[in-house]
Amino acid sequence: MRHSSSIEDYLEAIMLLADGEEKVTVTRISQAMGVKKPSVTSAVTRLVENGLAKHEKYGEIHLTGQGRKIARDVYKRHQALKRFLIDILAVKEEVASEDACRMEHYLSSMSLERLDKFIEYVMECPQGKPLWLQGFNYYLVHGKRNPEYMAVCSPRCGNAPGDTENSRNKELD
Amino acid sequence: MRHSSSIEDYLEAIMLLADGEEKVTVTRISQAMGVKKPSVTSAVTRLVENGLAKHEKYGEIHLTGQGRKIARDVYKRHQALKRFLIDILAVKEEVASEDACRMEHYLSSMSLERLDKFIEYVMECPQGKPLWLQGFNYYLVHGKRNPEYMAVCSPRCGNAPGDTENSRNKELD
DNA sequence: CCTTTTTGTTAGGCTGATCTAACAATTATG
DNA sequence: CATAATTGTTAGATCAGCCTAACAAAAAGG
Repeated sequence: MRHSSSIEDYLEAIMLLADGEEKVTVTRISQAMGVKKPSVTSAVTRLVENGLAKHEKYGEIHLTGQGRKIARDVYKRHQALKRFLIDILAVKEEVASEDACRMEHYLSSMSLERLDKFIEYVMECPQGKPLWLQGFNYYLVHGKRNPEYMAVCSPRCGNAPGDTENSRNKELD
Repeated sequence: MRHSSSIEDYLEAIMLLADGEEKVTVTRISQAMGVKKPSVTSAVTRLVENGLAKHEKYGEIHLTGQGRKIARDVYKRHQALKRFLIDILAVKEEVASEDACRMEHYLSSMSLERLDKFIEYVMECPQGKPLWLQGFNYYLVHGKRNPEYMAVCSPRCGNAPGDTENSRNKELD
């Protein structure tokens, strides 16, 4: 079952507050999310109805296992999107965070998986920051390719080891 | 001013129908979007109220200049996201399209610009499909890096021409 | 041209998500 | 501990966006 982006936002905010060793209260959620307190009360009621949180009147709010799982998933998507925007597209952090906040609700698990692997592939390159990514930065700044990077783009004219004509993506779907 | 994702969806659908030389009617929009006709009538009313479309009773629906502009922007975001997912992350088309449909409403203009440039940089590499991307495909399939691709990852250990310690992203923000 | 079919609109209901205003419970403090 | 301040809830409104049912207008076809 899929939950609304609003619900996901509340779950995420509650998880982050709880992880920060904070007592999770209506007021704190309200401040963290920039909504009024009655909105929080009613949202929390919705969470409870959906089995995603526990809340006794005037007491603290806690996520259930299910709620926590969803919150973690949302947060994973948030982080993946944000890292991609910042580390690869060189979008400035503030904008990246806002975009991630909005898009985090809509990335499928398949795309998330691929995005995670892509970031890992790029950023954990055992030989440092990939040259092609530096080349992309150059391209962003100067509006054209730097021939010195291009030399490395595809030395064998696109034929890579073991990559025959149509091997691309064949085993992926 | 920002419009809701629902409004953007209607604009996009109307534009695509119109581009397809079709008469844009309530019924066609309804079919194209998978919503009932009264929903379309009321959505179109909202479009008209916002100056995004024209519609005389029982007649055809046309976008205004403003409406068309927004529709085009949405569609650009859609295409950029979809191309990225398919061509770079190797997500299968069906999933990519769905993801793009949902995320297209939430990508900032800054991120779109960067994403477009990134795709251009990668896909229009003058020497063919970049080796590193082929390496990523290998990584997806086999779960590990192919040493033959790695040799090309960053030959000079991360020091690229003219790339001194902190030049990264400096001129970008 | 009259009737049937298709198309479009109106009316009215529901849900999620927000808000303000007013009130109730809890906590802090002199 | 009594009162003030803070915190939380309730009540009630609004809005977008969808739906179904019923009706009205337009188009098609004998």
